[in-house]
Amino acid sequence: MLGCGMARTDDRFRSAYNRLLDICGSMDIGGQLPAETVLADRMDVSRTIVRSALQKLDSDKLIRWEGRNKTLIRKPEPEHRLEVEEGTLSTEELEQRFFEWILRFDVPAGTALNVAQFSRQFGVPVHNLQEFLAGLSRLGLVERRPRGGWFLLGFTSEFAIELSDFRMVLELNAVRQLLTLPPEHEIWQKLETLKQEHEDLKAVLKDRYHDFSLLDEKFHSAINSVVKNRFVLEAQKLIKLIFHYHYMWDKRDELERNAAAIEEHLEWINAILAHDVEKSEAAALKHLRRSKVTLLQSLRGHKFA
Amino acid sequence: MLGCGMARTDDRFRSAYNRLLDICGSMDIGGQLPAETVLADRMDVSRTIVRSALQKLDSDKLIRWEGRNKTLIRKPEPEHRLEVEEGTLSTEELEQRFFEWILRFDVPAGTALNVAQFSRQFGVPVHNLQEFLAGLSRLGLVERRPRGGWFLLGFTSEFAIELSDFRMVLELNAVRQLLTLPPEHEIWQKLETLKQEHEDLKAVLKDRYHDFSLLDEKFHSAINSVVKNRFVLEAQKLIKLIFHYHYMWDKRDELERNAAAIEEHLEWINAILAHDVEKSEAAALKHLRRSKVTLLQSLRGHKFA
DNA sequence: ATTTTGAATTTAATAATTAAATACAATATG
DNA sequence: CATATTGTATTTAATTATTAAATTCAAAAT
Repeated sequence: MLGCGMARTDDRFRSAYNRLLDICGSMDIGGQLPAETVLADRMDVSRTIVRSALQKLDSDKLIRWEGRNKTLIRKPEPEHRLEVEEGTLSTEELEQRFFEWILRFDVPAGTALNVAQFSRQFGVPVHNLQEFLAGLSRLGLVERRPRGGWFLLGFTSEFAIELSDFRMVLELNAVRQLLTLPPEHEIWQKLETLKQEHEDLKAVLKDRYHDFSLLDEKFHSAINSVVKNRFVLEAQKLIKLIFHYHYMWDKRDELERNAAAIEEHLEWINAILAHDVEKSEAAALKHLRRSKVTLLQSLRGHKFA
Repeated sequence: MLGCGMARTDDRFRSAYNRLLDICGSMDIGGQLPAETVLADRMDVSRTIVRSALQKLDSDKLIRWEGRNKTLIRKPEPEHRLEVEEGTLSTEELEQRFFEWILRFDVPAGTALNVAQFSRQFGVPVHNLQEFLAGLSRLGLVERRPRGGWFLLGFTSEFAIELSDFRMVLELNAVRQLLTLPPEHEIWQKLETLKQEHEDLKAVLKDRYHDFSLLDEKFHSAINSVVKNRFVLEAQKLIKLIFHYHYMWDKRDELERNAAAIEEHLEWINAILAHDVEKSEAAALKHLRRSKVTLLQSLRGHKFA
């Protein structure tokens, strides 16, 4: 253990060792530690780790370990604790950092992605990045080059158009399903609340137009929540991501855009609450079409900024 | 080069070397090989590889290499050629093998997937498998375990139901789009041909009912082909895969099932050709709903076989 | 008979290594 | 001298080797 080039972090060992110190701390000198299996169970690690930790406790003269006797001979002090590395970025965080990078620097489609550089920049093992990019390739955002490496595909106008069209298909389907739901379904109450929230924000929009982004997400999530389907959900995660990030970086005409969107949302909500299928679909289409145009404009804006 | 533990195959070098032998073969003794850059360009490899290959030609006494003089001193013989390893499985082949394995052995949801074992079984580097599984995780078919490893999620009844529902959303959308297309669009001719093919097969179904599988795929592909959208296409790839494999392994009542399907297809095609929106959607729904039931039955059949 | 331990094996993550690509300076050629 | 070509060094990416950790199984102790 602790060779010069450690092929794998011993993080799990270190945190287990510290937890074992805690256990020792709550015991009296001369007391016996429980069996290896019991410790392994209690700390949710393998016996291998328990045994390594016990070995270290023994060689550090905190316990005397002979066969199945593990006698505490000294109370652990704070300096006995091992430093535990802070965890690496989660997939969600990595996703955030990646999209932020793309949009902040207007990375154009076709750009080669340097895994080693990302690894340094984000402090993420190359391995995790490969995995992350492989996932994105299924979504058509990146592609593998014939001989190693990756390159960015997405964020062209075509991508935005197709994503928006896909969004339309999914949300119109959600609207159709929604309108067949019985009056006792929670969605109706949700929509009443959302209507009120839209009207409240509309009244103070000039001062608080930044707040619309959150409300927008809440509204679309509510509409989509009636469809219980893992494929739809997965697709919506991507849609939310792209639209969210683009709005975050495109601040032109934000007040006007949000004012128009609120009106469209209200028209849509009212049509649904009136159980008017035709009007609901029309209102949905109107809003989604304008959303598509906005996304396209934000892309062009970025490109020629 | 050629150390005992080669960290990477020198496949590229070997095939480049062989191509260089071909070039030498078409030259006369005493002739000069072109510049390194020219060779690199012509063989589509880096100069590094060209230089390694030249070095080997020199040490094998086929050329004399001094500075920029590369003189052919002996014609290459067949025994000079290097053996080139056959390439590894492509992503598509890997996908096929993976799904075949799942369905052939009825691998239940929740099963832990052993990357090392797949690597041996399929003859694919672990690396590629990780990448492949990372892609599937975006589709919700597998999931990463908290501490390393993967496990299978899909192929439960819920999965089949949600996939079928998703399919309905996409194909109904395709039908709606199809019906707005102008008469000169190629789809109308395609549908006429498909109608004839269905009727031809129907006439000889008792003897050739196995052929329906192909026709089924052709028909659904045609319908979906009118939607030009990368997200829809990606989703359809998965749908096709799952339905295809299930039909391949479920042979019960194949004749009856296919007979019914042909009738449903014909009803659907006729409704579309008559430009009847209502009837087209109804026929599509009827067929897709029965397809869903069949998929669910085939799952149960597998489970209790 | 059951629990616990010791040792060996297997699995999975990652550091080290190698093939290949690229960049750049040095040299030769017209 | 300008251009083309080569030699060397660096960077990148794929794969092996190594290590941490989990698991397995038989032996020993209670």
